[in-house]
Amino acid sequence: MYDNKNEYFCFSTNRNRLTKVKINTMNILPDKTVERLSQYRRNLLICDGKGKTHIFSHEIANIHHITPVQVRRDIMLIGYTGTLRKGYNILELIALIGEILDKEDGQRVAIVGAGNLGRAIIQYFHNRRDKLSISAAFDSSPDKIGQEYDGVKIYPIEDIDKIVKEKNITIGIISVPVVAVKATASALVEAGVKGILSYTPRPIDVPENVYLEEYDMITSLEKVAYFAKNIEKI
Amino acid sequence: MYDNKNEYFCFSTNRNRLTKVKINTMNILPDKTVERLSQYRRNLLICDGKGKTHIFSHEIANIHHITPVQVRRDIMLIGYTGTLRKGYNILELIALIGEILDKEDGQRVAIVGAGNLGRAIIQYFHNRRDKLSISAAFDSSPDKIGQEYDGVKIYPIEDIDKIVKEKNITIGIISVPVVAVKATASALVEAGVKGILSYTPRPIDVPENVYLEEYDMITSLEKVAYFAKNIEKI
DNA sequence: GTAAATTTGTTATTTCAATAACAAGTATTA
DNA sequence: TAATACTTGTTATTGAAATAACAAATTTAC
Ligand SMILES: NC(=O)c1ccc[n+]([C@@H]2O[C@H](COP(=O)([O-])OP(=O)(O)OC[C@H]3O[C@@H](n4cnc5c(N)ncnc54)[C@H](O)[C@@H]3O)[C@@H](O)[C@H]2O)c1
Ligand SMILES: NC(=O)c1ccc[n+]([C@@H]2O[C@H](COP(=O)([O-])OP(=O)(O)OC[C@H]3O[C@@H](n4cnc5c(N)ncnc54)[C@H](O)[C@@H]3O)[C@@H](O)[C@H]2O)c1
Repeated sequence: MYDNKNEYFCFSTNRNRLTKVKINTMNILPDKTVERLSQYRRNLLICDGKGKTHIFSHEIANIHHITPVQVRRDIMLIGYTGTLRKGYNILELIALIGEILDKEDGQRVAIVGAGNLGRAIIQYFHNRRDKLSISAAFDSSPDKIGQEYDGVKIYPIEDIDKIVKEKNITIGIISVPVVAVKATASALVEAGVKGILSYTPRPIDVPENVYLEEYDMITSLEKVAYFAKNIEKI
Repeated sequence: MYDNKNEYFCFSTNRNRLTKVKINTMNILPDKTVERLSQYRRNLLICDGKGKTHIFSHEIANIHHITPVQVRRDIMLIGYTGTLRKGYNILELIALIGEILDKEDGQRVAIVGAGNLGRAIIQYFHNRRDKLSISAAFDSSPDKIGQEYDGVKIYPIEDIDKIVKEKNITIGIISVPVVAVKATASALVEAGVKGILSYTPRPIDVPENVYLEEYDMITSLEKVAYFAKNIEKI
């Protein structure tokens, strides 16, 4: 599926002249395509649940408020082809997106900070994805250590290195108070995770071989506020 | 500040020939610039708290892992100018970002669904921004109605129209179970909000005059998982 | 059986965002 | 005082993402 297409052409404007350039895609998908694939799968699973077997690009597009071309392009990038006038086979597409997003043996996630946000997240992820599950939580508060939420055990923060290695955890979610963010990130990196998702408002430094995603709800809300107040100009 | 600069040039390639085009920026800032301005302010407030009075573009850049040019360009877009070799006056910059992101009389926010996530959010936003505060929560559960979290009162969902209008609420955050998402979005739109931020995984439809932002934590984590497993290819 | 209507897959173009390049001004150093 | 290093503001260029355009294939309608 993945290897019938390992080169792709695009144009670059070089000294004002258009030049055809051969680039290698199949290595890595565009950022935005990855996000959309996750969203497609989420809703394809619902369609499948309703007994639907095939779906058109414009149906997927409508669900996500994007254009059918966008959908077809994303699907092209992962090397899947639908059937003319029948659309895409939903189960096949779900399976292929799975091959791309998931690792064969899954990836395990640790969450550091089992406070209000941490516990809400543990509950939300509970049993949602086979191949991506929270396998441990860490906290510094004696009240929390040893407890279990939705099957996720809370370990003392001191054991992070040991447990992460033991359980082969590759991803960390950070939801500790801002003062503890820096130490938490270092501990996760030390322990060998390859990806970090931080929900704290404090910027983090990681080495090049760790993928970092930072999300702050206040920034998101301020953005909504800005565009809401200027809505007539959009 | 805002009006000494109401036009801007850029090039467009029209039939393979570069054409100089005059576009109007000051109307609306780029999406990504708005996000960064929120982040700049967040950390400028911290710098100010430490007694720092001026800051260089490369210092801001380091905090946020971006380039100094990016910072200067963003600041240029909002029409602020720093002092050569002294950098930007932190308080002035904070004030100007405030003028842009905030509305003069502030904007009020409602949150619908006071469950695990909803309550965590209420707590997180508590007293963080003068000009953007959660002024009401709505829920359908009799257990929750009438309670108060961090000064935010929980109203019955039936009163949403009345309260939103009464309190002049312009933004809604959705954190209800997926089955209730559609009805919640409609109710918010009906009541007249101009912006919606949804934390549910269910896609929403809104009319053109409402700004919508959807964020799903699972998509975010799946993206981290994808790039973490392919980290050596980035 | 032919024409019209769909729908995919792919290339071409446009739009949006980030980076590079550099002129101009200011402080510092020799 | 002249040269150097620094830092801003802005334009030019490059790069990434989205959209448009369209050929090819298949079904439906007549
Ligand atoms: N509550 C929200 O909805 C929300 C939203 C966005 C961001 N955040 C951010 O997420 C973080 C957590 O928020 P919260 O509301 O859950 O706070 P919280 O205080 O409820 O939870 C923080 C948890 O981290 C634990 N902790 C403290 N220091 C630690 C350390 N060094 N190692 C391990 N665990 C430690 C605490 O014991 C506590 O259980 C904060 O940085 C906050 O800014 C929260
Ligand atoms: N928990 C998380 O961290 C998390 C993360 C991401 C997304 N989400 C999503 O956010 C939503 C809420 O998650 P949660 O964990 O807080 O769930 P929850 O069940 O704890 O809370 C949902 C709340 O909504 C209320 N509610 C139900 N129907 C309602 C209606 N029609 N009108 C108003 N209120 C209503 C319930 O009474 C409850 O208080 C879900 O869609 C979930 O998928 C949750």
